[in-house]
Amino acid sequence: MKEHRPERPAVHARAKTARPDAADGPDDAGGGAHVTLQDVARRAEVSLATASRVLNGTTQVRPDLRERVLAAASELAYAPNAHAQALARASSQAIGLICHDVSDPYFAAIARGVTRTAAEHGLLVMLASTFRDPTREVDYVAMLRAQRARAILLVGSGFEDRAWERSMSAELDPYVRAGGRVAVLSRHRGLRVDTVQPENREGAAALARDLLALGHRDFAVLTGPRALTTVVDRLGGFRDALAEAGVPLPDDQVVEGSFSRDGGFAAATELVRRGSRATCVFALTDVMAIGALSAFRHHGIDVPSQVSLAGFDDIPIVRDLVPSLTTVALPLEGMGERVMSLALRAPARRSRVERISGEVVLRATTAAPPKL
Amino acid sequence: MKEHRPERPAVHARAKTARPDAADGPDDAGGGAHVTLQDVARRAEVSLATASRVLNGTTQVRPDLRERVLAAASELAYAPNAHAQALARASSQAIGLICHDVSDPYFAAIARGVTRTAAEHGLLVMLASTFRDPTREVDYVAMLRAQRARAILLVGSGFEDRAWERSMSAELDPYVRAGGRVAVLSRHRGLRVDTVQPENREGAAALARDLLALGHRDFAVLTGPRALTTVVDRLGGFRDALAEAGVPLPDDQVVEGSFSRDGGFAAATELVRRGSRATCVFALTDVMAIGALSAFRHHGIDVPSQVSLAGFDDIPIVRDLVPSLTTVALPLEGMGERVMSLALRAPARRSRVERISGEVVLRATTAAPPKL
DNA sequence: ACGGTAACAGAAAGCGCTTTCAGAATGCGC
DNA sequence: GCGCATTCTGAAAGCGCTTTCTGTTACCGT
Repeated sequence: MKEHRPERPAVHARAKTARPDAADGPDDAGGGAHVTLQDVARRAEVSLATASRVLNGTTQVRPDLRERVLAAASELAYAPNAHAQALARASSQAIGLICHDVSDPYFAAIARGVTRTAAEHGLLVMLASTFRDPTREVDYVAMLRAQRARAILLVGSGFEDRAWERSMSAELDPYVRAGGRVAVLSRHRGLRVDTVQPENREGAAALARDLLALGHRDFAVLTGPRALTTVVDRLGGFRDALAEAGVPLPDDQVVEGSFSRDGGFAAATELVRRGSRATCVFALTDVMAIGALSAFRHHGIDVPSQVSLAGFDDIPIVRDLVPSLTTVALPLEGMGERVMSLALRAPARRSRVERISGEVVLRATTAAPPKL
Repeated sequence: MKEHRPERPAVHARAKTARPDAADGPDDAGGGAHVTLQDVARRAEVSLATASRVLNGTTQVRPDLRERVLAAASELAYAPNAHAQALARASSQAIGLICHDVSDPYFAAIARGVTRTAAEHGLLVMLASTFRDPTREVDYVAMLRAQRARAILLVGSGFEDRAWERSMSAELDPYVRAGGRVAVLSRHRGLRVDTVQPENREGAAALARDLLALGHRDFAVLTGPRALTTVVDRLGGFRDALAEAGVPLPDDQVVEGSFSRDGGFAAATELVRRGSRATCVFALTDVMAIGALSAFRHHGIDVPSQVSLAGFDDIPIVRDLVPSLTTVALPLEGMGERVMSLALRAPARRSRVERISGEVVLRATTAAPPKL
């Protein structure tokens, strides 16, 4: 007992001419196949080549034929097969973006810059989150290579690990050799590719100096995994600046956690447990700082009157925290644009490095140390 | 002179030499081309078909040939051309995710669920941010259709707009007819597709009841664009629940802004400017609530002692705010998983709807209204 | 030892598109 | 009115892969 529709809903319809083509083809079972250029050409009664030319505007085509092709295409709701195009043209419309976790505000902001810029160039972004698993990162590069992505963007800290570098290079090198473009954000040892590099050392050092200027002499640091270049750089810059002022950073005041809100919470809690006498805590990322802030509150420790807290990155939310977070500001979205642009630019003989400087923003989580 | 291979030069060689091949291939000019299956087959001295079979494990292949193919592939750092595969197999490895803005924590959390689930199925996610431009949304569907994405996920509120529905359907219908899978998150009028639908009405109503129970009688709402189904539902649910209790929601207590932190800030500021005497403000999304919280603080209005504030969504950050935000919790990441899974499931005759209920979480931004 | 069958390798036909390469039609000058 | 340059159009050759289909080879029972 099916519906007995008297007048068919004129598929796409300009006219009742409906679809002489689709109709006469008994194989149009609505089951599966996509409309092909062949179908369009047939319906417009022109050759495949002509149809292609019209749709791509490659060459002038006689106006009436042109019209017919356009009409046919729209009536059939034709959508070109990007795979066939990519194959024939030997180039695709997509780029790949690999980051640790899109839902982390740091990467989210960068991804925004990347996708916006990509969209401006008519490119589609294939997004991959590694969830901080180095193996997955390599796997994704392989997948993106298979997809013949125009460019592969590696966003996020690299690993200080020879084995990782090797397997990564094993994927990246053939890709680059075949004409693929690669750009990374953050320092990656051993990868000879274009890089957008935040000045982590300098930023952390500048922060240290400002914190010293506030009068602090007892510091603690909440770090991420030591294998990350970002950790090495930020921690190193901070420590060196302290050392320059003759202020030590004892090892037991450096607590390692994961680069996450919970990691920050845990690390700060550990610090409290150890009975640290630090008057100022530097969390290597804002996300960790958020966790730390929560942990301190949890333990009834007031920020900044009892302890000062600083982060790094200036993710959007931190200015709205109470108290608002002191941090080193990085133009995250802009960095996303830069890395995308870098990848799109003509390949250079030598790999380029674009340095992005951070700016210390003193907000409400830092103050002079409490008087003894 | 077939099998006359006295002793092949150990193609397979474990040799120390880094790239015995790249060196000997005189055509390997580093210029451009990718290694093809043809190259692999040639090097392994087998047919194209055999090479394909080995690499796909389609059929048993004599062990020695198998070995040779594998060795050749790895030596040449072969990466299959996904476009060619997609063309030949008539199916691709990618799905498309369209949302308003990846960097919005709401979408970021959902995207996380989607990408994680997709990864489990070996799928790549093509991400598109529309930046809230309905036109772009349609364009992206067209692009993803061209990419022959296995599924297209529309995440985010639909528009209550006939014209939009029509052009969207014009893209979606042929896609579905050709076998594409579509799933949406949030209510989309006029789109006959599988849906994951948060119970916005019910959630907002439940929130209203809890707020009434706290003693509030004067409410204000910070909304997003009225054309969004989410706005219609949340506002409607809230207003209805209020009406049921005999409490009115005057039109001048409903301020429209954009669904963003700044939109919330502006709307709240406007509310203050109007001299609203509301004791409780409902921001339709947490992101807006964050802006509102900031605006209130900015105007020296204490939350919750002077005014209570509630949001919706329970994005991860809001529990860490001070005061922590009362909201209606939605399992965001889970919703991402669900919508991905839904799209992967076999197509149904009728479009399915999965309802996700929200749960009111009373935190620190709400309290009894101030005594007069 | 022989026919019959199973197991496997290779040739070739596409998948849907772009893009030479010729050929057909048009315009022009003389 | 004829020849030639000038547009355009259509046939066909790929792009790199999968997958019949066909052909070998090897192995089984008797």
